[in-house]
Amino acid sequence: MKMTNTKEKILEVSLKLFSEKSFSGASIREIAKQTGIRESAIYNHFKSKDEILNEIISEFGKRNFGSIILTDELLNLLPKPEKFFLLFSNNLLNFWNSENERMFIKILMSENSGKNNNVNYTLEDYLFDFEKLCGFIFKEMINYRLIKKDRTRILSKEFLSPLFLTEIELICGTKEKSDYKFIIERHTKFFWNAVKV
Amino acid sequence: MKMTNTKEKILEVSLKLFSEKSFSGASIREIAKQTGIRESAIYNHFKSKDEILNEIISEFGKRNFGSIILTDELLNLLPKPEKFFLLFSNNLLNFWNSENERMFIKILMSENSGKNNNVNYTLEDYLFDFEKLCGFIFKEMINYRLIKKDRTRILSKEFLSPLFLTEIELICGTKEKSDYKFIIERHTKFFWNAVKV
DNA sequence: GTCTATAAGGAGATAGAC
DNA sequence: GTCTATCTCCTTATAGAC
Repeated sequence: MKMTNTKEKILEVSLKLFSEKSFSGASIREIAKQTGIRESAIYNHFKSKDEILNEIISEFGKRNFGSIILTDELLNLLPKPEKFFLLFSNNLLNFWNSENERMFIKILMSENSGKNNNVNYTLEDYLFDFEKLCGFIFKEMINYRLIKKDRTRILSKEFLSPLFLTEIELICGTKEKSDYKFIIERHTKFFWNAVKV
Repeated sequence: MKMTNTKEKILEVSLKLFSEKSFSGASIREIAKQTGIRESAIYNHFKSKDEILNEIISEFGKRNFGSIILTDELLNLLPKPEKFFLLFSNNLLNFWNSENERMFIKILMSENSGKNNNVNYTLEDYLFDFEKLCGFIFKEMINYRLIKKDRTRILSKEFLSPLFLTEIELICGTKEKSDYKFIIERHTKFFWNAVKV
């Protein structure tokens, strides 16, 4: 399975370099170098540089992260929404802020022109995947009269946006993630006050 | 003043190309072509390609958009927060979604590595500028007992995040801006219910 | 499946005439 | 301040030996 390993290594290195330098800023030469092979060997695994990017994006795009974020511990808290929101927020930010996910988000942010691009999974799609996850949760909570009735799409947006923007600030800024626990707590409290019955 | 005109044209074309193709994806060659001069002539106005980017970012970064967004019409609504929030949201999204601003936001999104980069104004700084604007508003509203007392930083985040993320979705997605009026209305309502005394 | 060698062209930047 | 001409290096990608 030597081929598979090499291919995986190429994808891994490309993810890193594309996220650091953007797609056009990273070169096949450097990808090959850091993979430990020659440039020409890359073309045994991928037709072109574009194909590497497409494979990264479509691979990440078709994951199911629901099971990673909706842990058993979290789902057990469903009857206690305030606690649920706090752990949910933490799970989300820990997920987004993991090394691989940060790199993927960076790539989605820099390859941001879903129009000019032949990429078929954009940051909008990524956000929508999380909205669906939230939608499912809020629907349950509304059914059980745990929170006020409202459109799940709006609730998802209100809940997710401040969290995801916090992650974007972590990614884009120069500051350290000093007070992101604090932000999560305050956001959770604000949101809970807005939706509690 | 021919030089000034040419320099402005170079900046204008670069803004467009950097936002479309990212910094490394756009070439001096193409910038020159679309400006209507030769590549070498660019170097009469800028030392390097990096300098063009830096000038774009620092020029946009030091604007004061407060006066554009906080119109008289809007400030007159200060005593009526619900109406204020609605028009404020509209002003913000109209501003972000204007052609030049979209291009600038795209550039901030793709040149997202405030660490590796010699750029001194990041997306985080940009967002922080709007948080300051909001902070000023919310402080006034709290003083006049128009909304519940809370940290202005939290209020700003809660108010701005869903709006800015809507703009990001407009920029990154392939969908049309079909229902962004609707989103603004629902967000304003949600926020107002959360902060009203 | 990886290598060496090379093609073919694009990149940023400079020199010097006008 | 813009031009032509050119430098030097880097880019993606391919051909063919092993």
